Amino acid sequence: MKRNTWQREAVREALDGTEGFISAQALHSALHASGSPIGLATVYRALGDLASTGEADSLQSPDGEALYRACSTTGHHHHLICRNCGLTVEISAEPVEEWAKGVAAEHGFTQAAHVVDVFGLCAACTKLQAGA
Amino acid sequence: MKRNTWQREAVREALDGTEGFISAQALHSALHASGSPIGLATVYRALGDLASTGEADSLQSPDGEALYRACSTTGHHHHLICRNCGLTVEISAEPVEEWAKGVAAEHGFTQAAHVVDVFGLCAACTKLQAGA
DNA sequence: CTGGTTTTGACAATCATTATCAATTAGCTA
DNA sequence: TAGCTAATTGATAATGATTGTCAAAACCAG
Repeated sequence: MKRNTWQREAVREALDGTEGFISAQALHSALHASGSPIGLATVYRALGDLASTGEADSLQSPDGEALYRACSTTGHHHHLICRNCGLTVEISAEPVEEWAKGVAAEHGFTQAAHVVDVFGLCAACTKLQAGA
Repeated sequence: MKRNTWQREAVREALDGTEGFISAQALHSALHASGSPIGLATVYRALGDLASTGEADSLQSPDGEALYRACSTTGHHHHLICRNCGLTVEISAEPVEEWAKGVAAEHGFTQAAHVVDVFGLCAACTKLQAGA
């Protein structure tokens, strides 16, 4: 059976109150800083649960950390990243979601996850490079 | 000054000869398996260099490993990868190509490249897991 | 060939994450 | 409300990928 613990609630609320993505470590630090004695392992478990039930999204930062964010109703999206200055723009990718699901099913794959990121030069860096 | 060493060449060739993405660890194993006494740290350094000079692309797998692939301008396609047995299926992604181009343009990005790969469990592994 | 640097590679260190496992606790039931 | 039972917690150890260290080896110019 699945139980409701204050720890899980704390993690959920901390996520809700966070703008954008946050790492498990950072979330744990934030909780500690605000006086919660919650354990690190528990934060990881709670985040994992939230992610697996679809209440949170997760992605991998370029440094290899797992980042999480509260899942708004429309949730899942991807990123457009400037390869020069690192600027990141969030983009929705509904056509891709469906495509990924369809392709996976077509080949008998289940539990499909996908990695979709677009790299390019942002407007500012394009200008800079044109000048240089 | 930048020197040419057989180790760096070995890494570059191993990458070129690899279909799709491969982890640094796997590449090192492959090199060892084919008789090369190259060190692990050197493989990491070489991959990092290749990635920073644009000769290779890198991405984070869902498991948090860094994956690399030779940056081939020819024969663009994507992959459907079984996260259990490693089976890889090549897939075409025309809808995604257009989508990526459109999204990049929409945000003022130029020189858009994209990383699109789908991870899942292939039919065989799905069966195995269901049984276990 | 020789000198001055860069690069290598074995190994230690680091960092995020996961597993372990005894102690605690939520939620049901009477 | 008290008690029972299984899920959950959390301190810590373990894991696994990646990076730092530094003496020895290799590269390249002269």
